[in-house]
Amino acid sequence: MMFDLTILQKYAKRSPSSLPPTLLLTNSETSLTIFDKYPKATYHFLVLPRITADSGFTADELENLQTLLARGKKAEARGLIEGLKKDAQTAKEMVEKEMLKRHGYKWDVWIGFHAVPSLTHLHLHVISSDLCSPSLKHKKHYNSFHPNLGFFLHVDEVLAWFGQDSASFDQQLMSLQNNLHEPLLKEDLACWRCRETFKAMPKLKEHLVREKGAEASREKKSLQGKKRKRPEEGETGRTESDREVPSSKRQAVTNDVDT
DNA sequence: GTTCTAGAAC
DNA sequence: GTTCTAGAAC
Repeated sequence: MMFDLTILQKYAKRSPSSLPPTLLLTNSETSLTIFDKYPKATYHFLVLPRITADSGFTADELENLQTLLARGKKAEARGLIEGLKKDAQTAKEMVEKEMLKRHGYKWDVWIGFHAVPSLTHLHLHVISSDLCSPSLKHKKHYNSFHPNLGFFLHVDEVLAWFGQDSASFDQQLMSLQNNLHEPLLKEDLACWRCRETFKAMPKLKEHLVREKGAEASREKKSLQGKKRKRPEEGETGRTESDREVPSSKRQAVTNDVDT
């Protein structure tokens, strides 16, 4: 290979048991799930395909989505992505357990690829939908995970490409090649939930914290309603509003690598 | 991907 | 004067 291996490629070549537990969340025969070094939400992991003698793909083919799909191994590529999805779902379940334990409720966790990744070696993001994190600093960070903008490609969206005719498949592949996705990172800042727009990142970040808090109290209220099992009480059965988890306590999980 | 920082925006 | 972004360097 022409260039030095990136950190992700180095990890993908190592045996999972040799990786520090502060880096590795979990692994399967074919993948590693690691903590993102610069998490862009309360929970943010990367699922990497391992590079092994019998993984069926070379490191070059596993550089990114484009190189994986462009080598004429369509069925194998589909199988590999399905495997990553399965392992991402395992990670998602672990995140949901942690959410219940630490926050008392669970919220959405997204699974997807960046259309134009900046680090070499294919990686599937598993990220909680709050998008509240000190490492989320710039417009491009936020827009790269906005679930409806088009830069973040949900894994099921990518898998659906395989069900289309080959002309459409090739067109999806071309769109990755032509960097059509890069201008999306410069789009105006808009809340993915309510679509309100913001002039600057600090304002959007404040808004995202408020949205997260609002979701937390809705969810906890609904859970308490279920516990009481007295639905006939309806709106009169008020509980005091839940307090939001302070941002200082959110970063309890250790992180190591990033995209 | 991050850090640094000049100068734009407020 | 301070906040914030965006481009260069890494």
